[in-house]
Amino acid sequence: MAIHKKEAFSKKEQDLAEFAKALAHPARIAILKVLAQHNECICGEIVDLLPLAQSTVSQHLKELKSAGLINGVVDGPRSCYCINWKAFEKFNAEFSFLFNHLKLTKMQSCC
Amino acid sequence: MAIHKKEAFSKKEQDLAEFAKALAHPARIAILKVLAQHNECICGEIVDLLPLAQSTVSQHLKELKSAGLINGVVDGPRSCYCINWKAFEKFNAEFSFLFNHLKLTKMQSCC
DNA sequence: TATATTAATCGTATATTTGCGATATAAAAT
DNA sequence: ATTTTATATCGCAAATATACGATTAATATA
Repeated sequence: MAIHKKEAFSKKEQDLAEFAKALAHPARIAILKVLAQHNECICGEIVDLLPLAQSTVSQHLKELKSAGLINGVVDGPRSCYCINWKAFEKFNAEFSFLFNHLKLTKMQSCC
Repeated sequence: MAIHKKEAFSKKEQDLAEFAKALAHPARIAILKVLAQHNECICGEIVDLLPLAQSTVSQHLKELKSAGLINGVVDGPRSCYCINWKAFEKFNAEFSFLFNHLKLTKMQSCC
């Protein structure tokens, strides 16, 4: 019954959905903003800026990382994160492509 | 304990996350594709094109609609759906804005 | 009016996500 | 060597999401 059927869709659809899922939480959007503003890589500073516990932030960072949107390197006793621009750009392009593809088909809508 | 803290973030962050969440499933990406290809509005035709039960598709349509990405009107005994281009465009712009805002801050990354 | 047809909703089972405290790990400082 | 500092991971509780069959609702059509 409740088997998830993601495998039944195309790779592109799955990839796009996974990318969207990584962005599908305000905390993760906020983390990306922080990483961009402080253009040097940031670690637990994020914890101070977000209204979440350290373990929760760490978990969100892990999700962003496993989705490929950020990179993280160990820097002594701390971890340094930054945005993976290439992946971000790639997904942005893919998203724009989908959007434009849809858009060019027809602007007319019946409802 | 497990109270979701979405309210603790800004409206823009919440809106973007909600938009992303609507796209965060391959079935919903696929539905948008179908709605774009058949530029006339489509109802249960989607069910025939997706590997999902009618009730499941209906649920995904409801989510896309409540996120504002599609419109739906009752047309006799059937429902006609189409993409809400305005909302889509607005979210695309907001997403691009975030992306560009981030991008312009600095291309350099330390990791 | 009875009966298809179409789609939404309900109920339910299961899976996943979110969040936090507690604990573990690992490097730096004392 | 011990302690501090910074971060990841574990374990758990609660909330959400996913999926489907069954039912309901609403409109056509016979």
